[in-house]
Amino acid sequence: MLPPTYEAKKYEDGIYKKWESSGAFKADPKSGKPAFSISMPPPNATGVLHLGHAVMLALQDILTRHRRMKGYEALWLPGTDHAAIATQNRVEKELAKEGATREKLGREAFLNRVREFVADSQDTIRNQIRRMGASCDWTRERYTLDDDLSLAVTEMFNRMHEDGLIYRGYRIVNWCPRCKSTLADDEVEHEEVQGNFYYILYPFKDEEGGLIVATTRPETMLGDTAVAVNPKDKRYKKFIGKTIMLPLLNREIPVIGDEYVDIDTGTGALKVTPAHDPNDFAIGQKHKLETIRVMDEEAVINEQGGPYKGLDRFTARKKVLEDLAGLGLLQKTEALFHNVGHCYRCSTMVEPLTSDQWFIDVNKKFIVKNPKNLGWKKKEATLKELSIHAVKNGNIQIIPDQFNKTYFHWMENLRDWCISRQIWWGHRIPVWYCKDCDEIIVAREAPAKCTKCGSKNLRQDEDTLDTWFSSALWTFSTLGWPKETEDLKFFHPTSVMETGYDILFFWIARMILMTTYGLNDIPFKTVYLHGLIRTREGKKMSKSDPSTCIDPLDMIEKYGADSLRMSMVIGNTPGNDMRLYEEKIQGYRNFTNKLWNASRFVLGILEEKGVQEEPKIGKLSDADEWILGKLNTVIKLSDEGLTEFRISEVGQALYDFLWNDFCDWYLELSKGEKQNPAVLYHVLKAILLLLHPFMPYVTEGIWANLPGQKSMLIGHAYPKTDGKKYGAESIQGLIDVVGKIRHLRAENKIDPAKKIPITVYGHKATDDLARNKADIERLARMSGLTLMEKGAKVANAATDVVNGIEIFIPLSGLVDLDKERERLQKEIANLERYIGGLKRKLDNKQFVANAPQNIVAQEQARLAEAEEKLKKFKSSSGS
RNA sequence: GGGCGCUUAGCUCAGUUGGUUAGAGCAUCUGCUUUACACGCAGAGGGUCAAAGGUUCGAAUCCUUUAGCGCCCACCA
Repeated sequence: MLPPTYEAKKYEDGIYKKWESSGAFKADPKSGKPAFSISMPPPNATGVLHLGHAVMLALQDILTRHRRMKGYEALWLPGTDHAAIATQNRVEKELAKEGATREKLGREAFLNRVREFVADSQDTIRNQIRRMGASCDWTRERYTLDDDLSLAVTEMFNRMHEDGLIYRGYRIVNWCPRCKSTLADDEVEHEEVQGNFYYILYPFKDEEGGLIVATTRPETMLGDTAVAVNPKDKRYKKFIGKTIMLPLLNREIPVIGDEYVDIDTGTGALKVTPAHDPNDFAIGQKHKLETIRVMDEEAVINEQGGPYKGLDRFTARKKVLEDLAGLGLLQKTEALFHNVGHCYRCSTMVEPLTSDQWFIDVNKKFIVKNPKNLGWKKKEATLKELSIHAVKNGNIQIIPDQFNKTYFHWMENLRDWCISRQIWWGHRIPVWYCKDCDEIIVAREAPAKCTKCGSKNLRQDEDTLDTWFSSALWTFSTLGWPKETEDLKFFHPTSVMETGYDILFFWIARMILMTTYGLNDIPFKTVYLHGLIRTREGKKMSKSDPSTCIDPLDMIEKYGADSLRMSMVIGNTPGNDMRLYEEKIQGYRNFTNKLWNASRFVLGILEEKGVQEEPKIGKLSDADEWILGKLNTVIKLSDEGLTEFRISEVGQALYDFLWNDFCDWYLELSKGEKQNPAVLYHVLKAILLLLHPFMPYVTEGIWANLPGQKSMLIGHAYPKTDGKKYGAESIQGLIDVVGKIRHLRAENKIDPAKKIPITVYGHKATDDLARNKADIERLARMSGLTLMEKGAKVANAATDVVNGIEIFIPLSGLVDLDKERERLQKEIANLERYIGGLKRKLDNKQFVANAPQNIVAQEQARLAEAEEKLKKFKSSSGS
């Protein structure tokens, strides 16, 4: 016999081991079943599982288990991501504690150190994913730095280069001086900071006066190569072509005219620093200005900065301002709130600067080899066009659909993607330079000699690729691409991509871009974006502030994985954030225990009756019909709901069915004489199957005790409705009557232990009630139920009416009759108000004329019922 | 500066295409050793669905405006 309280801890690990060793998670492309596949968003190989992972694991496991039970060959492919900058930062921090740096260690030693660290944390993550109950196929686990996946990266780089989509350019990029690397546009986080607007006088060289420019970053003036004004600006037009003497460095720079300059912003005169501002860079290109970079990779002023050399950018700013003030050139300083870019990995202020980098051209046409897959009608396309087309055309469905707009907006405004990073941890860029003739060689393998001059004096590019380059290939690189593997053919495109909406751009968009290009196909059919888990106060859970964080492993330890899963999944609708706190998890722990005990009760009956295997269902009682009908409804809702990704709704429906229908009524009714072990078995079995995707552990644990079930639950088919119609009225009537009696007892404070007689009148409904008389008496704790079609009103009784049935509880000696009369008057007033409303509605000719017939009939029926009820109340109250 | 979302009971949230007197869980209150479960059982109180206007026979639901909160995007110095 099962113990009275379910202790998740005692069962979970053992159950997971059985699943895994039985091969239940393994997917076979040759099974002959239809394919269903999910690529697990690979957690960073940097540490521990957090709630963000936990929620995605729960949702994906629900979908995977449901489809597996539905007869799909379900593959859920797990893996980890090397997470270039994030991982490198972690290890660098560790090194810093030891007083070391990566430079001191050297490239190879440093990479070994990172590999050690990654191996450790990968192990941790694997076990944590298992503890969540994730039914993923571990035999196919992948890592972005696996040989096969690196091969895919190199192949893709080469193909894109051959198509002219990857190019090297001297451009202005986002630079993180702490990471000493470039960042992609969306890796820059804009944050409003308080800064200052400095107005500086730039004197003319050959005459009196000058132009006043305004800037927030005065230190960049060291790299100024022009001052620009709008040619339409009447104030300044005449100065175009004149020469300015750049203060501090006394360098001559021209005044130029450019439409870009906004007459009304600042002073209307713009200092132009092509090397340190993207707009200025564009102006510089247009006017063929010199580009003078004044900072090095750590944002320290270099030799171009003359006397400021060696100062970091903020110290330099102070010094520059002091010197300008000393010269009387600093005209005024104005406080200004403005947005400044910060590194998304380390929050350091980003410095725009020029440098040689590799880019993906998103606007260049290439030939689409296999346009049919995507329904693309032209021969050529740009990356941008194809990515937009894949979603616009309906090939990819995004849930919730309001994110379509966000996606399109982002894609339409996408600029070339800078993919080279000046860090060591990651995929080394497959490019070699000839030291003798400067030839650039892009290749799949290290070339032996220069393709142009034959020199063997080559060096590989020092840089690595943006981590999102390799993750963008994830759905197909993990299945073997570029090889035409069985897995790739069968499982790609994947069925669902399930993830938080926070990585829509970083990842989802880039997967679409790479897949539509590389495979001329979509990476997934449906994108399901779940809401982010927040704290009780609605704040983001932050790793830097552990007090706001709920650790999923703690919760699993305390309440079990099933409870945690339910708490994250119910109430979590796509795109909407959800708050989570411990009491919620506790609530689902209680639910888990409820299931456990309901099962314990049923199993006890089965044992008592000597049930050895699943019994055949024979004759049905009213209660049996009622619960089987409810079961059909909940099966239909669950199956359709999970197919249509309404996961929260299904979880809620199952919760209600188990607790309210099955436990509160059917099991209570089963305590009477009409107990039916076959139906108890059948419904419990269905409940376990239906709840299994949500709560895999406890359902599997109970299943093992179900007599006659020899194989594990995980491999069983999802329940189907039986197509039969069942009668529900008599039990519904019973529920209503019992409810009313309980209510009357409580209202009148009748001692719960006291068994009292009750009289019920009511048309043919009494036949149904008579069949279940004993049950009503037991459930409502009565000594005798008198059922009559009609009769004289019972004096001195508490009374109520439901479904045309009148209920009388004789009160003499039990309670205060005045109080009961008062209650009744309140009921009558309430009812009269209700009837008034219905009458007004039905008297309204517009309503009768315009509303659909069934609605009008419905309102009429309601009115009739209410009036009948009122009549009975009035006669009982003696008025 | 653009775009999106949210506002329903004390708290956290459901509410499908407009159609019962708007629901659940938690919390609160009143009771209960009722032979699975106190991680339980029975009952109760609690909401003019953010505000105003509109469409409609009928609005929490559709439209407009307003307010508050939150998020995303953006190279105005």
